[in-house]
Amino acid sequence: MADADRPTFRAAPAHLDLPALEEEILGIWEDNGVPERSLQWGARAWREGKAPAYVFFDGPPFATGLPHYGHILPGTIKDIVPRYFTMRGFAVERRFGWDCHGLPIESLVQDELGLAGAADIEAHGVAAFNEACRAGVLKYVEKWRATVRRMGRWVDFEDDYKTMDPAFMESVWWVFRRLWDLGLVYEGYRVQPVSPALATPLSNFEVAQGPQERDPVTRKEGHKRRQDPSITVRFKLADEDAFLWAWTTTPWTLPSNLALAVHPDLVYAKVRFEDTGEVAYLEESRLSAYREAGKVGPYEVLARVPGRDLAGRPYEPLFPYFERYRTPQDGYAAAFRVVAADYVSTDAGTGIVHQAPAFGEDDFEVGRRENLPIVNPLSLSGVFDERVPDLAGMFAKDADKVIVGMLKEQGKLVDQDTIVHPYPHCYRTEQPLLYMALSTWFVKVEPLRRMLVENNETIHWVPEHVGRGRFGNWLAEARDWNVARNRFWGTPLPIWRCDEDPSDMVCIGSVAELERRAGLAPGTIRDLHRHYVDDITFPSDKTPGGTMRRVREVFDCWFESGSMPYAQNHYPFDETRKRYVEDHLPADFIAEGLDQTRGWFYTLHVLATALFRRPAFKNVIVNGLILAEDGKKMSKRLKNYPDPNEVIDRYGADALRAYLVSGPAVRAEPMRFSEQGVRDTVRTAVLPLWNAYRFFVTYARAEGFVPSAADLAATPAHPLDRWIRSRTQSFLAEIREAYESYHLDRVVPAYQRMCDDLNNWYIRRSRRRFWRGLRDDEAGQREAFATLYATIVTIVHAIAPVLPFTSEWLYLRLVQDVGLGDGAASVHERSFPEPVAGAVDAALERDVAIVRRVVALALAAREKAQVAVRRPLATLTVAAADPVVRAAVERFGDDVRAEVNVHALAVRADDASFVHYGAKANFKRLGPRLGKRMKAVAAAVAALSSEEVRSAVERGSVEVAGEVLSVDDILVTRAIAGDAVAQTDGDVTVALDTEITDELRAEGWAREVVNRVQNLRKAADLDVSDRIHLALWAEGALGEALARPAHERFVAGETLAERIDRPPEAAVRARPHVREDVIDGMRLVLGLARADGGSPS
RNA sequence: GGGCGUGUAGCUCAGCUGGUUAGAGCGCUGCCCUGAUAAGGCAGAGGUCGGAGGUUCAAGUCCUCCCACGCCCA
Repeated sequence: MADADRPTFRAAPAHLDLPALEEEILGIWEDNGVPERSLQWGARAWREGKAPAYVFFDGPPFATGLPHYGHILPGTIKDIVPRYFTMRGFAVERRFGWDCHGLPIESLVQDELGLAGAADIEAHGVAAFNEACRAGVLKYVEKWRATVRRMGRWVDFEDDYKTMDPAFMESVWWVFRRLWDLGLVYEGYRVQPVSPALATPLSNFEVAQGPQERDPVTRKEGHKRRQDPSITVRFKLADEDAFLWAWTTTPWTLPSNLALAVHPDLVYAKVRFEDTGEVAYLEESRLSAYREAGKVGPYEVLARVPGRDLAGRPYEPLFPYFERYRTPQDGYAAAFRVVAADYVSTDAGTGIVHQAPAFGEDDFEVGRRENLPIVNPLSLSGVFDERVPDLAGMFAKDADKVIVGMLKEQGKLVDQDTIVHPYPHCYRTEQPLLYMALSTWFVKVEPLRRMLVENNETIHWVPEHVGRGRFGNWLAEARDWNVARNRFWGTPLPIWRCDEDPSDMVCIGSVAELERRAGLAPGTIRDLHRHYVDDITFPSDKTPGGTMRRVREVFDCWFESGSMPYAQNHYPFDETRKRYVEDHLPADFIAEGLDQTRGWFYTLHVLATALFRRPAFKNVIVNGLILAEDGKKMSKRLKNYPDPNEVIDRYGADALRAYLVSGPAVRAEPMRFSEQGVRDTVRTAVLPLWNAYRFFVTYARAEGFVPSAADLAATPAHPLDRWIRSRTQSFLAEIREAYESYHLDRVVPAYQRMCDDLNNWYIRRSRRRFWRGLRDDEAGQREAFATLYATIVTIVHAIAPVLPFTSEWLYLRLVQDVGLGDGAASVHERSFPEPVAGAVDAALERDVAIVRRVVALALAAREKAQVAVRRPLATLTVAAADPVVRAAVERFGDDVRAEVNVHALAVRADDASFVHYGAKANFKRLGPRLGKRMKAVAAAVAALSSEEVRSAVERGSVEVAGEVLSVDDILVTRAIAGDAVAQTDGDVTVALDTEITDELRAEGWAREVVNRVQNLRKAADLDVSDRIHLALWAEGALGEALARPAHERFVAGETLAERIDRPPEAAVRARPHVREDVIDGMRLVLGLARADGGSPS
């Protein structure tokens, strides 16, 4: 059937070297500009009306570290989905993004320049500092590009976006200005950790990086521990001659005390101490604790008062500094009174908590609720100002002792002690942090809650629970968003404030607007970083003589990444892209890690909802954390994981990709990374397809087969061909569903099952149809080749998004080389296989599944009988009550006989002669009906004899334990009776006739010889189509059997022997390739030479 | 402290609205098959389903509490 005038397939290499294959493909892609072409198509085709857009947003990583598995996993997901939708005919723009601002790079530069804190940076110069950040932030970009390229991810690094680009920053300004115009921006306070030594507020991230220590009792890791004063202070009630006792570990906050908090539901005892006569209030259980600790003497209880009854009562300020707040003023309610707060606990102290709203999260919240002023007499360095004259110029922690001394002197100190407790320390200076309320800028989120929740309901989350649970709950209780940071390298807040009247502010929404206001020529402002815009001032519109100066803060980098849908397109300034942004929000798809729930997912969602009243994305895959093999976090220090680049070089990117997206990590669950797992993936996910390819090419070349369009269009007739064609359709439906529902973990298993069916049934059963010399049906052979070809090519396309290299390599050899690619130079530029109407034959697929089950049972029976499959047996009996099973077995009887190696197949309905029947109660049916009698009936059913079960099946019902049960109420079980060589599974039973006649034995010997010859051929390194001259010598009955013409013909045909000689043993041994065996105790010597006379070198 | 997950064989994971003897893949052991295959088939060993209570005729599955781990928040 040689197609002499057509190009043919290249020979397949003997072994798969995946990393080498991938390097080869990378070279071809580079030489031909394949990725660029695909990316540009994705970026342009929607604009030219050639394809609908599928919108993908890429979340920007920090480029300050090297890519690791935490990037490679989402990177792979972000490659697979766009590749799939590209093949489905969508134009998918894939722009890479970089998060350039923020603390990671600032910290690095601070370290490099040896700058300790904000003051150091100011002294060094903001311009120099920022330029150092700019210069350093893209340090690892080349390494990123190399890893991303090597992973086979196609993403545009040329038309990328950087959050530090002036155009990006200008859009961020626009976003903020829109929020400002919508009335969603306000200035407020938030309690923040401050490092006094650095004179800087710290982020939570930085706090978490502070020194850690294990608690000696609980063994839990926590903040480093420190010793602090632990004092109990008495506050004189203003309306009664009695005191409230309050406890604190931060005496330095006492000058700022504005309230005392009690729990509304706790009971407070009013007591008179016998030794001092003092009357005081404190919570009952704490009173006992104080007594037991010997802090107080005997007392008399005068009254018991619930906390809520104490609320509202005034007390005398401990210090005079802020006494004026006793009366309402500046819009605040009266301070120095008891307030109720649920957070008050009885773990320590007196059950009465001193409140300084400026110096604690809880205090702040209570203060806000009670409308108390924020009183903060400390600078960022933690030094008291003139409002506390006694302590002015003193550092807060140093003031502790002075304050305790003053209290003692004034008789306001009940008890003085120390406490050792975990406390946050500065990650750079190791000094204790101070929490204080600082002015900052907020975006209102609370009024948007409802719309946020509603918009979220339209988002398809994978896995679902993240959206419904974690994200949904968070939205429902979303708090206003602090978007400002007291930092340097970031997009400056575009708020200019009048130096005469702080309430006179403008928010700038564009560079042009700033230039106009500042009287600068258009184009003057080239960069928007602080060192370019901080000094720009302009006169106030409203306040005569006032000068507008920019506030100090920059944006939190989350605000910038959340602005990415707009800012990456310089929205709304770039006219050509403006429509695109508006038309394509929400995006079709994003993917990031679970840690982004409160990060990027949230900021994207809030901004899109606030600005456009829409969600930001329609589909999202949330990936879990990649842990090291030991289940711990991957840690550079512990070196508990292999370097990603080495893993890729060893096993290949395709293997790593398939491994990562087959595990729990694509369902937001943690995944333990195992190098062995990647290695196994080569075998289980790449080799099966490669082996099918190699089989095809070997025989297609040997037979000169090259498919024509007509071959591929023809509808096959052979049942195996029709089966695999139908099976391919089912596979396509399954894998498409997996891709389109974004359940990527279902993709590889579907593909593996398809490869298994192809390799272990279709090819295995079809093998002879491809062999020269055995064909008596050229059309049938052509059909088999065409079917196998089409199946492999379809699988190659279907798995291309996951295995971009292997699929490309196969595509080039199977399709491109023979000119069938419709001009597409890459599988990634091809369409995803469309379903073929009418190719699905569900009954056929079901029948093959049945047959495979029967064959498995028969092979198990052979195992039980210890008869090698190579030895033929006379008869296999298949007994099944189900006519569908019997019909399937009859239909594929030849396959069953060949697989099981039996001469005859007997199919019947009755299995009574092979099995004993037993029965079990059908709990699901009977349980609800019988209730408590279930147990007794179940026991009675189990006790039924084989005969009783049989007659029950025949009659359709049975009576046990006083209950009439239908056959559906019991489950019939079968067990092989006696020593029959049989196996049973459900209602299918197979039995083997194991009697071996001389005839069968001789036939088995012939097959043994074939097997030995084939092994010898392989050892001689012959090609599968080489003809041979065979010489054999064998002892006794073996020799006689092999001499029979039928067996000799069989051996010759199976081994491509042109001639079989039977010379004396010594002559056989003189042949180029010789092998000696013993079969059933008889010696056999084989000699072999290639038919063309020469021996292969 | 709160929210959301996770905990099932040596490893990685299935197990739907409760229902028969808890499964798969890998790994291990034995046997087998092989005219592409580093593959494949059959069998075997391996499980107190994190723990304790409870609901139920029946719990890996539902409820309560606890333990461990992860992420986020505080």
